[in-house]
Amino acid sequence: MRAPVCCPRFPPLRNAAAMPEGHTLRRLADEISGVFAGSPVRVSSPQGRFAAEAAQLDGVVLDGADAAGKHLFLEFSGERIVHIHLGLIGGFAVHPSVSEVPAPVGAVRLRLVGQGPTGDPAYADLRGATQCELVGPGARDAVVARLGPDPLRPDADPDRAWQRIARSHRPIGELLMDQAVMAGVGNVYRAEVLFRHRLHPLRPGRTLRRSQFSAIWADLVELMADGVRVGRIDTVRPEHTPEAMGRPPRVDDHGGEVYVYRRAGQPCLVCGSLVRTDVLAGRNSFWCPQCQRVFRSRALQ
DNA sequence: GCGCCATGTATAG
DNA sequence: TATACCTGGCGCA
Repeated sequence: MRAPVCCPRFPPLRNAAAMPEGHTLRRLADEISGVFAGSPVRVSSPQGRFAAEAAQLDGVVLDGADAAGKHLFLEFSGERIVHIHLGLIGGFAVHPSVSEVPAPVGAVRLRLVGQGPTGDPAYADLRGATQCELVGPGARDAVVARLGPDPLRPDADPDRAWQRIARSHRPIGELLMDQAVMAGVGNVYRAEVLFRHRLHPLRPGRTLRRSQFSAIWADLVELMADGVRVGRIDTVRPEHTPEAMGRPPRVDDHGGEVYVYRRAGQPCLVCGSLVRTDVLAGRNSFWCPQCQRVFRSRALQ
C-alpha cells in the first residue's frame, strides 16, 4: 500500500525520526494532551504487538499524558497507564488535524484516533518503541522513582543529582547520561552542556565545584525548555549562530545548531581547534581539546 | 539495493 | 564490555 497523500490543514508534526532526548518526550506529552485529552479515544495496535492491551483501552477517555526523563505515560481513565519508551529509534507521530485518518503505514505498535481540537479527526502512530506496556499507577511511580531529577520538571530537586555527582569518581560525561543521576539528558545535551561550561567529559564528578554543577543544571533547564518549544536542540549562543559568524547552517537529521556534537574533525566555533571524539560509556562523546582543557595530561586531549 | 549509523536501554558474560 | 532490539536516513555500489 502506498503512503496516503498528506494534505491536512496543518502539516503533520513528524516526530518519527526524533531520536529523542527528554525535550522530545515532554513535547509529545504536551501535544498528545492537547489533542486527545478529555475525550474517549480509539486505541488500536495495527501491528498487533499491543493488540490485547489496546482492546482494553479502546473507547476509554484519555485523561492526559505526562513525561519523566525519556519516559512517556498515557493516562487513561480507571488508572490505566501506557508506559512508553522510544529507545534510540522509536517515534510517535502526532497528526492533530486531518481530513481523514489514513490506513496505517509500516509497523504501527499503537494508534490513537480521536477528534482533535479543531473538530477534525486526529491520530497518532507509535513505531519502533523499545517499551510499550499497560501498567498501573504503582508501576508508573516505580519507573519515576528510579530516575534522577529531570531539568524539565518544575518539581525536580537538583540537589539529588549533585549528591551523586559530588561523591562519584566516574566521569561527568558518563554521569550526565546516567538516568538515575539526572533524567532526560542524552548524548547531544551531554556534549553541548559540557562544552558550554568548558568541562572535559572525562573529568571525575567529584572534582566539580558546586557552583559548576549549579550552572550546568540552570543551563539544562533553559536549553531543554527551549528544545521543547522549538522541537530541536539548539545550543549555540547568539554570537556563534551561522548568521552571526557568516557560516553555512548545519544540515543533518537533527537540524539544531550545536558546538561539538557530531562535529569531530571540524573547527571549534569558539577557538578553531579541531573537535575531538571518543567513546565514553558506550556512546560517542565530542569535545573541544582547547576550550575543554581540564586535564593537563596530553594523553587525554 | 545494501550496510551502516543514530539524540537509548536492558541484559549477558 | 559486547550485543541485542527496534526504524529511518544516508553514503555507496
